[in-house]
Amino acid sequence: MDKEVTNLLREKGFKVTPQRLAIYKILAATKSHPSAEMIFNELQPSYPTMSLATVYKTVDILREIGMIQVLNAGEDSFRYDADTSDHPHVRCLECGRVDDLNNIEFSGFVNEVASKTSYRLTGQQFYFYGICPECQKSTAN
Amino acid sequence: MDKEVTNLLREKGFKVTPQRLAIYKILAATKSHPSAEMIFNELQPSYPTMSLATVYKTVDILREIGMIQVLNAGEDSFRYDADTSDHPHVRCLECGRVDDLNNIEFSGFVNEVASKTSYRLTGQQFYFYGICPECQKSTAN
DNA sequence: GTCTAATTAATAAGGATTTTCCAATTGTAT
DNA sequence: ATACAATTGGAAAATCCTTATTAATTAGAC
Repeated sequence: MDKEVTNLLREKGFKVTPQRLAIYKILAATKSHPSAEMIFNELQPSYPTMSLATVYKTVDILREIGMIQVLNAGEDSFRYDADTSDHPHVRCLECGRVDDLNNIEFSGFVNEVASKTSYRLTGQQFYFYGICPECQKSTAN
Repeated sequence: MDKEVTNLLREKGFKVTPQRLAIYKILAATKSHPSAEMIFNELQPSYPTMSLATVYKTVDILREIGMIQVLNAGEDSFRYDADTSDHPHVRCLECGRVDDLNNIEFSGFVNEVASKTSYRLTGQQFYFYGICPECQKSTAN
Protein backbone atom coordinates (compact mmCIF):
# COMPACT_ATOMS: atom_id res chain seq x y z
CA MET A 1 0.00 0.00 0.00
CA ASP A 2 2.96 2.24 0.59
CA LYS A 3 4.15 1.16 -2.82
CA GLU A 4 1.25 2.95 -4.39
CA VAL A 5 1.93 6.35 -2.84
CA THR A 6 5.62 5.99 -3.50
CA ASN A 7 5.10 5.23 -7.15
CA LEU A 8 2.47 7.89 -7.62
CA LEU A 9 4.60 10.55 -6.02
CA ARG A 10 7.55 9.64 -8.24
CA GLU A 11 5.40 9.50 -11.35
CA LYS A 12 4.06 12.94 -10.71
CA GLY A 13 7.50 14.35 -10.05
CA PHE A 14 7.28 14.64 -6.29
CA LYS A 15 9.99 13.42 -4.01
CA VAL A 16 9.29 10.58 -1.67
CA THR A 17 10.03 11.72 1.85
CA PRO A 18 9.49 10.02 5.20
CA GLN A 19 7.17 12.85 6.18
CA ARG A 20 4.92 12.30 3.21
CA LEU A 21 4.75 8.59 3.76
CA ALA A 22 4.05 9.05 7.45
CA ILE A 23 1.19 11.42 6.77
CA TYR A 24 -0.33 9.11 4.24
CA LYS A 25 0.04 6.15 6.59
CA ILE A 26 -1.90 7.96 9.27
CA LEU A 27 -4.69 8.66 6.88
CA ALA A 28 -4.71 5.16 5.47
CA ALA A 29 -4.88 3.64 8.93
CA THR A 30 -7.74 5.64 10.38
CA LYS A 31 -11.43 6.14 9.80
CA SER A 32 -11.57 9.29 11.85
CA HIS A 33 -11.11 11.79 9.01
CA PRO A 34 -8.51 13.86 10.84
CA SER A 35 -7.86 17.51 10.19
CA ALA A 36 -4.36 18.81 9.54
CA GLU A 37 -3.88 19.54 13.18
CA MET A 38 -5.07 16.09 14.24
CA ILE A 39 -2.56 14.53 11.86
CA PHE A 40 0.13 16.81 13.21
CA ASN A 41 -0.65 15.82 16.79
CA GLU A 42 -0.70 12.15 15.99
CA LEU A 43 2.73 12.43 14.41
CA GLN A 44 4.30 14.24 17.36
CA PRO A 45 5.62 11.09 19.09
CA SER A 46 7.27 9.62 16.01
CA TYR A 47 8.09 12.86 14.21
CA PRO A 48 8.71 15.46 16.90
CA THR A 49 10.05 17.92 14.37
CA MET A 50 7.14 17.59 11.99
CA SER A 51 5.82 20.96 10.97
CA LEU A 52 2.18 21.84 10.50
CA ALA A 53 3.20 23.48 7.26
CA THR A 54 4.49 20.16 6.02
CA VAL A 55 1.19 18.53 6.86
CA TYR A 56 -0.69 21.12 4.87
CA LYS A 57 1.66 20.90 1.91
CA THR A 58 1.54 17.12 1.95
CA VAL A 59 -2.22 16.69 2.08
CA ASP A 60 -2.43 19.10 -0.80
CA ILE A 61 -0.10 16.91 -2.83
CA LEU A 62 -1.89 13.74 -1.78
CA ARG A 63 -5.14 15.23 -2.93
CA GLU A 64 -3.55 16.32 -6.18
CA ILE A 65 -2.36 12.82 -6.98
CA GLY A 66 -5.70 11.37 -6.00
CA MET A 67 -4.66 9.42 -2.94
CA ILE A 68 -6.99 11.20 -0.55
CA GLN A 69 -10.15 13.21 -0.64
CA VAL A 70 -10.88 16.41 1.21
CA LEU A 71 -13.98 16.82 3.35
CA ASN A 72 -15.69 19.88 4.65
CA ALA A 73 -18.62 18.95 6.81
CA GLY A 74 -19.45 22.52 7.72
CA GLU A 75 -16.62 22.94 10.19
CA ASP A 76 -13.93 25.58 10.18
CA SER A 77 -11.22 23.23 9.04
CA PHE A 78 -10.90 20.59 6.39
CA ARG A 79 -10.68 16.89 7.02
CA TYR A 80 -8.79 14.30 5.01
CA ASP A 81 -9.82 10.82 4.03
CA ALA A 82 -7.66 8.17 2.41
CA ASP A 83 -10.78 6.37 1.34
CA THR A 84 -11.34 8.07 -1.98
CA SER A 85 -14.49 6.14 -2.75
CA ASP A 86 -17.69 8.08 -2.89
CA HIS A 87 -19.47 7.62 0.41
CA PRO A 88 -21.66 9.77 2.63
CA HIS A 89 -20.45 11.05 5.99
CA VAL A 90 -22.22 11.81 9.21
CA ARG A 91 -21.06 14.33 11.77
CA CYS A 92 -22.01 14.38 15.42
CA LEU A 93 -23.26 17.82 16.36
CA GLU A 94 -22.27 17.14 19.95
CA CYS A 95 -18.68 15.91 19.85
CA GLY A 96 -17.80 16.73 16.28
CA ARG A 97 -16.69 13.30 15.17
CA VAL A 98 -17.19 12.40 11.55
CA ASP A 99 -18.04 8.85 10.55
CA ASP A 100 -18.40 7.00 7.29
CA LEU A 101 -21.71 5.72 6.05
CA ASN A 102 -20.94 2.52 4.24
CA ASN A 103 -22.95 0.27 1.99
CA ILE A 104 -25.45 2.94 1.16
CA GLU A 105 -27.04 2.93 -2.25
CA PHE A 106 -27.29 6.38 -3.76
CA SER A 107 -26.64 5.89 -7.43
CA GLY A 108 -30.32 6.39 -8.19
CA PHE A 109 -30.19 9.75 -6.47
CA VAL A 110 -27.02 10.78 -8.28
CA ASN A 111 -28.36 9.63 -11.63
CA GLU A 112 -31.53 11.57 -11.16
CA VAL A 113 -29.58 14.71 -10.37
CA ALA A 114 -27.28 14.16 -13.35
CA SER A 115 -30.22 13.78 -15.68
CA LYS A 116 -32.02 16.84 -14.40
CA THR A 117 -29.24 19.39 -14.15
CA SER A 118 -27.46 21.17 -16.94
CA TYR A 119 -24.27 21.23 -14.92
CA ARG A 120 -21.49 18.91 -15.96
CA LEU A 121 -21.09 17.11 -12.63
CA THR A 122 -17.70 16.10 -11.32
CA GLY A 123 -18.46 14.99 -7.80
CA GLN A 124 -20.63 15.32 -4.75
CA GLN A 125 -20.57 15.32 -0.99
CA PHE A 126 -23.33 14.00 1.24
CA TYR A 127 -23.27 15.06 4.86
CA PHE A 128 -25.68 13.90 7.50
CA TYR A 129 -25.92 15.50 10.91
CA GLY A 130 -27.07 14.10 14.20
CA ILE A 131 -26.02 12.71 17.53
CA CYS A 132 -23.66 9.77 17.69
CA PRO A 133 -24.43 6.75 19.89
CA GLU A 134 -21.92 7.79 22.55
CA CYS A 135 -23.33 11.29 22.87
CA GLN A 136 -26.87 9.93 22.95
CA LYS A 137 -25.93 8.05 26.09
CA SER A 138 -24.26 10.95 27.83
CA THR A 139 -27.05 13.37 26.92
CA ALA A 140 -29.63 10.91 28.16
CA ASN A 141 -29.01 11.76 31.81
CA MET B 1 -44.90 37.28 2.40
CA ASP B 2 -43.45 40.15 4.38
CA LYS B 3 -46.33 39.59 6.73
CA GLU B 4 -44.87 36.28 7.72
CA VAL B 5 -41.45 37.60 8.74
CA THR B 6 -43.01 40.54 10.48
CA ASN B 7 -45.29 38.37 12.53
CA LEU B 8 -42.65 35.83 13.31
CA LEU B 9 -40.18 38.46 14.44
CA ARG B 10 -42.79 40.01 16.74
CA GLU B 11 -43.86 36.64 18.10
CA LYS B 12 -40.32 35.77 19.01
CA GLY B 13 -39.74 39.11 20.65
CA PHE B 14 -37.59 40.70 17.96
CA LYS B 15 -38.22 44.17 16.70
CA VAL B 16 -39.24 44.63 13.10
CA THR B 17 -36.76 46.95 11.46
CA PRO B 18 -36.39 48.07 7.86
CA GLN B 19 -32.95 46.46 7.79
CA ARG B 20 -34.31 43.08 8.78
CA LEU B 21 -37.10 43.22 6.26
CA ALA B 22 -34.73 44.33 3.53
CA ILE B 23 -32.35 41.48 4.20
CA TYR B 24 -35.12 38.96 4.18
CA LYS B 25 -36.55 40.41 1.00
CA ILE B 26 -33.24 39.96 -0.74
CA LEU B 27 -33.11 36.35 0.29
CA ALA B 28 -36.73 35.69 -0.60
CA ALA B 29 -36.29 37.21 -4.04
CA THR B 30 -33.17 35.38 -5.15
CA LYS B 31 -32.11 31.88 -5.90
CA SER B 32 -28.42 32.71 -5.74
CA HIS B 33 -27.83 31.75 -2.10
CA PRO B 34 -25.86 34.87 -1.28
CA SER B 35 -23.26 35.10 1.46
CA ALA B 36 -23.39 37.85 4.09
CA GLU B 37 -21.14 40.01 1.98
CA MET B 38 -23.19 39.48 -1.18
CA ILE B 39 -26.30 40.56 0.72
CA PHE B 40 -24.42 43.56 2.04
CA ASN B 41 -23.30 44.57 -1.44
CA GLU B 42 -26.74 44.16 -2.91
CA LEU B 43 -28.16 46.43 -0.24
CA GLN B 44 -25.62 49.19 -0.79
CA PRO B 45 -27.72 51.19 -3.28
CA SER B 46 -30.87 51.19 -1.19
CA TYR B 47 -29.26 51.06 2.25
CA PRO B 48 -25.94 52.85 1.94
CA THR B 49 -25.48 52.83 5.70
CA MET B 50 -26.16 49.14 6.13
CA SER B 51 -23.49 47.47 8.23
CA LEU B 52 -22.06 44.03 7.60
CA ALA B 53 -22.53 43.33 11.28
CA THR B 54 -26.24 43.93 10.88
CA VAL B 55 -26.37 41.45 8.05
CA TYR B 56 -24.69 38.81 10.19
CA LYS B 57 -26.92 39.47 13.17
CA THR B 58 -30.03 39.44 11.02
CA VAL B 59 -29.35 36.20 9.18
CA ASP B 60 -28.68 34.64 12.55
CA ILE B 61 -32.10 35.74 13.75
CA LEU B 62 -33.79 34.68 10.53
CA ARG B 63 -32.24 31.26 10.93
CA GLU B 64 -33.35 31.14 14.55
CA ILE B 65 -36.95 31.81 13.67
CA GLY B 66 -36.82 29.33 10.83
CA MET B 67 -37.23 31.70 7.91
CA ILE B 68 -33.96 30.77 6.22
CA GLN B 69 -31.49 27.94 6.15
CA VAL B 70 -27.73 28.17 6.24
CA LEU B 71 -25.57 26.46 3.63
CA ASN B 72 -21.93 25.54 3.66
CA ALA B 73 -20.93 24.15 0.31
CA GLY B 74 -17.28 23.78 1.22
CA GLU B 75 -16.46 27.44 0.87
CA ASP B 76 -14.94 29.71 3.48
CA SER B 77 -18.15 31.55 4.13
CA PHE B 78 -21.73 30.61 4.73
CA ARG B 79 -24.60 31.14 2.33
CA TYR B 80 -28.21 31.83 3.14
CA ASP B 81 -31.34 30.47 1.53
CA ALA B 82 -34.92 31.60 2.14
CA ASP B 83 -36.11 28.31 0.71
CA THR B 84 -36.09 26.25 3.88
CA SER B 85 -37.19 23.07 2.17
CA ASP B 86 -34.74 20.21 2.05
CA HIS B 87 -33.14 20.25 -1.37
CA PRO B 88 -29.72 19.47 -2.81
CA HIS B 89 -27.43 22.19 -4.12
CA VAL B 90 -24.85 22.26 -6.84
CA ARG B 91 -21.84 24.55 -6.90
CA CYS B 92 -19.87 25.55 -9.97
CA LEU B 93 -16.19 24.93 -9.40
CA GLU B 94 -15.38 27.59 -11.97
CA CYS B 95 -17.42 30.65 -11.01
CA GLY B 96 -18.57 29.60 -7.57
CA ARG B 97 -22.29 30.02 -8.11
CA VAL B 98 -24.59 27.77 -6.14
CA ASP B 99 -27.86 26.55 -7.63
CA ASP B 100 -30.83 24.61 -6.35
CA LEU B 101 -31.62 21.12 -7.48
CA ASN B 102 -35.36 20.89 -7.48
CA ASN B 103 -37.78 18.01 -7.78
CA ILE B 104 -35.22 15.44 -6.86
CA GLU B 105 -36.35 12.38 -4.99
CA PHE B 106 -33.97 11.40 -2.22
CA SER B 107 -36.17 10.09 0.55
CA GLY B 108 -35.13 6.53 -0.27
CA PHE B 109 -31.51 7.49 0.22
CA VAL B 110 -32.25 9.28 3.49
CA ASN B 111 -34.34 6.41 4.78
CA GLU B 112 -31.64 3.92 3.98
CA VAL B 113 -29.08 5.97 5.87
CA ALA B 114 -31.44 6.41 8.81
CA SER B 115 -32.03 2.69 9.03
CA LYS B 116 -28.37 1.78 8.82
CA THR B 117 -26.75 4.27 11.16
CA SER B 118 -26.84 4.32 14.90
CA TYR B 119 -26.74 8.10 14.90
CA ARG B 120 -29.92 9.94 15.75
CA LEU B 121 -30.16 12.02 12.58
CA THR B 122 -31.35 15.60 12.62
CA GLY B 123 -30.59 16.79 9.11
CA GLN B 124 -28.46 16.50 6.04
CA GLN B 125 -26.86 18.51 3.28
CA PHE B 126 -26.29 17.31 -0.26
CA TYR B 127 -23.79 19.18 -2.38
CA PHE B 128 -22.95 18.44 -5.98
CA TYR B 129 -19.97 19.94 -7.75
CA GLY B 130 -19.36 20.59 -11.38
CA ILE B 131 -19.31 23.17 -14.13
CA CYS B 132 -22.36 25.29 -14.77
CA PRO B 133 -23.71 25.74 -18.31
CA GLU B 134 -22.25 29.23 -18.64
CA CYS B 135 -18.77 28.16 -17.64
CA GLN B 136 -18.97 25.14 -19.93
CA LYS B 137 -19.39 27.54 -22.82
CA SER B 138 -16.54 29.83 -21.86
CA THR B 139 -14.20 26.98 -21.11
CA ALA B 140 -15.04 25.37 -24.43
CA ASN B 141 -12.85 27.77 -26.38
C1' DG C 1 -45.73 62.05 22.81
C1' DT C 2 -42.59 59.62 26.19
C1' DC C 3 -39.85 56.21 27.68
C1' DT C 4 -36.97 52.27 27.52
C1' DA C 5 -34.77 48.54 25.81
C1' DA C 6 -33.47 46.83 21.50
C1' DT C 7 -31.09 47.79 17.40
C1' DT C 8 -27.97 49.96 14.26
C1' DA C 9 -23.53 51.59 12.20
C1' DA C 10 -18.81 51.82 11.99
C1' DT C 11 -14.79 50.19 13.31
C1' DA C 12 -11.84 47.53 15.90
C1' DA C 13 -10.81 43.21 17.47
C1' DG C 14 -10.97 38.37 17.41
C1' DG C 15 -10.12 33.73 16.09
C1' DA C 16 -8.49 30.05 13.79
C1' DT C 17 -6.83 28.01 9.83
C1' DT C 18 -3.73 28.15 6.24
C1' DT C 19 0.19 30.15 3.69
C1' DT C 20 4.55 32.33 3.21
C1' DC C 21 9.35 32.83 3.99
C1' DC C 22 13.99 31.27 3.95
C1' DA C 23 17.94 28.91 5.67
C1' DA C 24 19.16 24.22 6.42
C1' DT C 25 18.45 19.68 4.94
C1' DT C 26 17.52 15.83 1.94
C1' DG C 27 16.04 12.99 -2.14
C1' DT C 28 17.56 11.57 -6.51
C1' DA C 29 19.60 11.65 -11.00
C1' DT C 30 24.13 11.31 -12.94
C1' DA D 1 30.16 10.59 -4.34
C1' DT D 2 28.48 15.00 -6.24
C1' DA D 3 25.35 18.46 -7.44
C1' DC D 4 21.06 20.45 -7.85
C1' DA D 5 16.52 21.13 -7.06
C1' DA D 6 12.94 19.95 -4.04
C1' DT D 7 11.56 19.72 0.60
C1' DT D 8 11.48 20.60 5.47
C1' DG D 9 10.88 23.16 9.82
C1' DG D 10 9.85 26.91 12.61
C1' DA D 11 7.93 31.01 13.13
C1' DA D 12 5.79 34.79 11.43
C1' DA D 13 2.26 36.57 8.76
C1' DA D 14 -1.63 36.55 5.82
C1' DT D 15 -6.28 35.65 5.17
C1' DC D 16 -10.72 36.77 5.93
C1' DC D 17 -14.89 35.60 7.95
C1' DT D 18 -17.26 36.74 11.97
C1' DT D 19 -18.02 38.92 16.50
C1' DA D 20 -17.56 42.56 19.97
C1' DT D 21 -17.81 47.36 21.23
C1' DT D 22 -19.99 51.68 21.89
C1' DA D 23 -22.45 55.76 21.11
C1' DA D 24 -26.42 57.14 18.62
C1' DT D 25 -30.76 55.91 16.88
C1' DT D 26 -35.24 53.70 16.71
C1' DA D 27 -39.22 50.43 17.38
C1' DG D 28 -42.94 49.58 20.14
C1' DA D 29 -45.49 49.70 24.57
C1' DC D 30 -48.05 52.76 27.46
